[in-house]
Amino acid sequence: MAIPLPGSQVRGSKTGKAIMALLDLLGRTWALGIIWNLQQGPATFRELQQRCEKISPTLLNSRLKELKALQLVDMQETGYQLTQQGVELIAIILPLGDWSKHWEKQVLEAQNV
Amino acid sequence: MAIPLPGSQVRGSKTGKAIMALLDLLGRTWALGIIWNLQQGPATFRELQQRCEKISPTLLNSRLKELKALQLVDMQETGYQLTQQGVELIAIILPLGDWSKHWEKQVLEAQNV
DNA sequence: CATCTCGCTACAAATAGTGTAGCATAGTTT
DNA sequence: AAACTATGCTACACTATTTGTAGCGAGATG
Repeated sequence: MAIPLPGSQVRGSKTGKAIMALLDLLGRTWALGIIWNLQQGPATFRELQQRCEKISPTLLNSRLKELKALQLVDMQETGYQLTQQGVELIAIILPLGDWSKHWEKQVLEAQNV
Repeated sequence: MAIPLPGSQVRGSKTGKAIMALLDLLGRTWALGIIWNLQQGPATFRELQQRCEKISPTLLNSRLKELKALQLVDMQETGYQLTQQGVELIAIILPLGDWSKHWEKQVLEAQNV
C-alpha cells in the first residue's frame, strides 16, 4: 500500500489535501493503535507488538515504515518512539480517551433499554 | 466485521476498554473519512458516496451500519447526519485539519533536502 | 560454540474492500 | 397508467490487505 504522502493523491481524495493524507494514514488498520501505545514511551519492536496485543509482525512493520516516512515515529537506541510531530498529533487526539468513556456509557445504556 | 462495541473484545484489545473500541472503529477504512465529510452537513447515501469520491456502496453501507449502531451517525429526512455524539467527536478531531497543513510542510521539506 | 534476544521477512490462509450492475421502492412527469 | 427518475442498498466476482506461524541473520552473553 502506497504511503499517503500529503500533496499526492491518496485513498479517498484526488485533491491531495493534507488532511486527506492524514485521514488515510490514520484510517489504516492499527495506525492509531500504534501511536496510542507509543504514548507510554519508547518500545522495542517486540515490546510494541505486545502492547498491541494481537498485531502481526508483518503489519506492524509496514505501519512503522509508513509512520517513519511521515515523520510521526522514529527509531532510536531506546526503540521506536514518537517524533516531535507524533507528540503533537497525539496531543490532539488524547482527549478521545476521556470522551470514549462517556460515549461508552451512552452506548451501553441504549443497548439495555 | 463485528461492530466494535465498547465493553467487549475488539481488534487489538481483550480488555474491552472504550478507547480501544473507539480506535478500532475509527481505524477502519473510511470511518474517519465519512465522519469528516459529514461535517459539511447531512447527506443522502448517494451524496455521501460522492463526497467520499471513491468509496464503494458496499463499504459505505457497512461503515454506516457501524456508525449508526455506535450512535455517531443517524438517518433523518435530510439524510445521514452526525448525532449529538458524532458532533462531540468531530469537535475533538477538528484541529487535525490545521495541524495537517503544518505537518505537510515539514514532510515535504524533508523530501526535498 | 551454544544460547539469547533482537528486528524483521516469508508465505499461505483468512478477511476486508472494490467496482459494476442492478433491484425494489417512491415520487414525478407525460 | 405507463414511463421516467432518483433513492437506499444488495449481489457478486475480483483484488488487496491482514493474520498467524515459522524462522532467518546479526549482535550480545557466557
